[in-house]
Amino acid sequence: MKVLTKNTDYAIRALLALAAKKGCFISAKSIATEHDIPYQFLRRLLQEMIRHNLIVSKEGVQGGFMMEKDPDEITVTELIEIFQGKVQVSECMFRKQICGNRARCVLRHEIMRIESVVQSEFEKVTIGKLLRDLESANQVTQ
Amino acid sequence: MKVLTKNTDYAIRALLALAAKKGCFISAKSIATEHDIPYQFLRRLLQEMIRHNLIVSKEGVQGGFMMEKDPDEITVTELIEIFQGKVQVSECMFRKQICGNRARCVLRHEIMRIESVVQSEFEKVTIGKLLRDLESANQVTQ
DNA sequence: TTTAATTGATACCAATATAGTATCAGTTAA
DNA sequence: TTAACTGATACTATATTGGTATCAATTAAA
Repeated sequence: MKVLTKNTDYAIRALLALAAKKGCFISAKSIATEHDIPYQFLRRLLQEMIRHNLIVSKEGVQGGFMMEKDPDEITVTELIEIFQGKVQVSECMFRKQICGNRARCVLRHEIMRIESVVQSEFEKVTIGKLLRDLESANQVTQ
Repeated sequence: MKVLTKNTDYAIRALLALAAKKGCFISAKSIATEHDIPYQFLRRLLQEMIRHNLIVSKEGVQGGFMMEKDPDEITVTELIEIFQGKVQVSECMFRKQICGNRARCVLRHEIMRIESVVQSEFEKVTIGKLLRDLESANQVTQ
């Protein structure tokens, strides 16, 4: 069971790259080569993030992408929702057979609890936090 | 993002059915019809659970499946691992580009933390617990 | 002893999700 | 004018998920 797909994985890395050079336009090409992300794949992810107002773009020569939203406001939960859909433990929990016949579904109760735990854990992790951790790790090892 | 697939979902329901009638052999057919699980699909899941020593079977007329392992010892984590593979937040975290070049990967650190949180949450939920919750819920509403 | 109800094993299929590629038009700095 | 860019979108390959079908072997019961 894989929690993060490549979509989300690549998006996180691209955002870290942009957040590290805040205020600058960085081309998809340079992000792709530097972070080993398939170019065309990355471009789709970037466009998706534009639509969600996480980043902005500039066309033409010297164009590229730039951070728009505050990195501390971008959570992994948000990225998962964009690229993998809202976190839901099981869709079955809302089907008639289990929940419709009873006032309360016991599974549903557990599931909702876990769902909120998972979401809140991922919400603690923001691009801003990851970037700071990354930078301090680099200071130590480089 | 769906945490539990149908595999795991159906398996949980089937185990609840068996745990509720501990010591009896229940046919796949009756479980399938009573819990609205596709028959042949269910049979595959049951066979998989036999291989993992969660249940046992008896062939022939009056045959069926019976609980083997203590329901309190069967966690949702275990079922997820059987039917969806071990919980891992992202396979990318172990690739060279991010982790190989540095002594420690910052993403990996966060990822491992969340991974353990998710796993421990699912470990709290056992078939035994779900069954007791289910039975007490039934007493109230039926 | 025959039969019908059952599991064991396995092959197959369809739909969806995931991962990645390709193309072409439009924009813009140099 | 041109080359470096993004915007938009279509396409392909592979894996995963969900489900079906088939046939052999077993066994309780008529």
